[in-house]
Amino acid sequence: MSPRPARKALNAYHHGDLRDALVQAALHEVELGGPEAISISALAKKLGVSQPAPYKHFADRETLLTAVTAEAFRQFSAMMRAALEKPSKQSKLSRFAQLTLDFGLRRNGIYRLMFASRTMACAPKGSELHSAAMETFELLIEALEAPAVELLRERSALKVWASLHGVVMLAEQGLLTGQAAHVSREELVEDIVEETKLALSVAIEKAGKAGS
Amino acid sequence: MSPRPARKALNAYHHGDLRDALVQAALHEVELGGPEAISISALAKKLGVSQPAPYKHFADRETLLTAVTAEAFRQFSAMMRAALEKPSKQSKLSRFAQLTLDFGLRRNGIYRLMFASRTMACAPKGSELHSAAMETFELLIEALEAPAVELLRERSALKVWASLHGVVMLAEQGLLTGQAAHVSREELVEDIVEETKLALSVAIEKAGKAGS
DNA sequence: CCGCGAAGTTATATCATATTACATTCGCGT
DNA sequence: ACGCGAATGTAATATGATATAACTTCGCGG
Repeated sequence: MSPRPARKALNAYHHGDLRDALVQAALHEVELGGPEAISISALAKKLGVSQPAPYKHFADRETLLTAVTAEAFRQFSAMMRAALEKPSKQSKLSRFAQLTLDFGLRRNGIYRLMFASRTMACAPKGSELHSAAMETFELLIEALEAPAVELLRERSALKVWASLHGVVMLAEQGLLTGQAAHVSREELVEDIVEETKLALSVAIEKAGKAGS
Repeated sequence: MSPRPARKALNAYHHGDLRDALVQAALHEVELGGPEAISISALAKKLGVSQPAPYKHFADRETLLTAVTAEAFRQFSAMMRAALEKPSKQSKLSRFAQLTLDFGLRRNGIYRLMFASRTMACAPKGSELHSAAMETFELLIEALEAPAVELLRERSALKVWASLHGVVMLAEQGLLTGQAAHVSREELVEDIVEETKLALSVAIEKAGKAGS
């Protein structure tokens, strides 16, 4: 019943579940101030433990960041999966895209941790983080709802992901509000979705002709 | 003839052109280690001045970062403008796209400073940085080589910029080397270019019909 | 019940940012 | 040519973060 003592509550000396508490608290900080806002010592203070305590669970700041990023990907995936499951008149791809944009702007700190920090680039292939990111990518491929021409789907998925990422970044940096203020973020995203669907169907048709 | 004493060389006490030297040195650091690698004190040491000296020219680290980013945009623009001027069998848009990809990967630290850091988001509209970024954007619009349907060009330019940005980020984070290793970065970029040209011409045609 | 290992603590080294007070030099006006 | 103010640099210092070392507490297996 207590909040989150995954193991035992133990006593006053031993926190009991510091590792997980650190990740959750860090996630909260990131949401407000972005990746740079994470401070080991600040987290320790907030959780009521001594400053070096976190180092028993994470070798350094980078390692903590990596764990937090992985958790962020898992939460994102879960949110997206839930949203895509329930029926809607919009296509899955469209919903994926709009939800990503929404997440990227509303929870921009976390989004930047996931997609715009150096964390991912350092994650080895089999790592917790890399796997979590791959699972999210699988969700996007699924959302394409295209016939199983594997290579084409991946290619399209990559383009969508890239485009969405770009829109979020530009929007957040205020670069969509120049002379192009007329163009709303949502319109831009829907444009991308439509272009993708078109290009994908054309490519599939072409591949079908060549293959027959 | 001397390297870069924009003003006078002065004497040993006064550096003579510390502000510019700081920006250049910082640019060099960023190129290797990204935005986080910039350290005021390290720069001061490298330039042979006392640690607080830089604060005479930049209020804080952020302000320095902003100036460095603006300089990076100017250098990028100059490079791109030069490349687009000389004739080529490839379209301007294609060259713009491939050059951006190349720049984004080769000089990734600087690229991240320009497009993936919080710096831009804090730049006011009339600022040195904002203007430099706008000029770069103008270059892209120019590279589209489309008839003057202003709104459509901007919309297309935004999509291209966003997509390119996404590809660079994904490539740099090693997310293009998963199961999708078959898809080369250059192919992906060329795809984006072609899709953009197609969508733009279709949109222009439609607009033309509606307008007549 | 004892001792080992996991998880915390205190103390400390190192380093970066930023501010304050002081020193030097430039260059401009008279 | 000179002297004064503004610009630019230095030294000293406060603050706060990362990280390590050496010690303490506590649960648990033999």
